Amino acid sequence: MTPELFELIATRFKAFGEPARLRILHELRAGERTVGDLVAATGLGQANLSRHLQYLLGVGFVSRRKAGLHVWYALADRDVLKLCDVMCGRLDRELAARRSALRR
Amino acid sequence: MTPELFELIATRFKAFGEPARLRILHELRAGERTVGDLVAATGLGQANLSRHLQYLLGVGFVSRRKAGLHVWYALADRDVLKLCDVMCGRLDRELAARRSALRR
DNA sequence: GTAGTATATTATCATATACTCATATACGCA
DNA sequence: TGCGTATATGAGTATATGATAATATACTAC
Repeated sequence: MTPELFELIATRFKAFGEPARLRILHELRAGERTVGDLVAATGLGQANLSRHLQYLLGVGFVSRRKAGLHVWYALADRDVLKLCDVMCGRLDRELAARRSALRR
Repeated sequence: MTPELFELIATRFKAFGEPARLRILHELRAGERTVGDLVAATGLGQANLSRHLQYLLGVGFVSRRKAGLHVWYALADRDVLKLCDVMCGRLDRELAARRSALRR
């Protein structure tokens, strides 16, 4: 476990560490989308969205496919979903525990 | 999927998005540690380390136990390891693919 | 009580990063 | 070729965040 390795892992987790990128990934769960689709779905600015997509592409969480004027992005593999699901499961339990703690 | 929920999830992924925190979590894989142990093991400054521990505690990735002068921290549950293992597996495959691409 | 130790917190600075605007590039079509 | 559209990128700014030093707090032992 070298410092460089910790950096690489951190860089990849950072991809999930922004609400904007999570929104993008969430939208892509439903299938392949163009940049324009994602602008409409997320309400993010086009430039901003494009940057987030470059980040996600750089760490390999999304794939890119050019078709004419449009560029289609999609989730790269199942790991992306798995990571999100584990984290969401945790959060569910956390929120449930918090609610039941308040109730007693 | 509300904006608040995306924020909560992002906050939790951010915990993994810093090399310093990954080092702490990695050290805790071997078992419960005091702050002093972690200072020695990671080389981080005491104040800095303490702040990272508060973050990890806040999102529930570590547990805290006071015993006299010392405070013992430990991994809160198996999800932490699972998330790291999935990400590390991904990275392994990514690096292997990069190496084999260079070789050809 | 005082002294000494372990951990947490506050204030501050430096850096990183998300966002926006403007512009560049790539493509399809007349 | 020139025009309109979709996406990417450069530059600048605002905000967030990590690191450090100094200080505060909590505890033990004397």
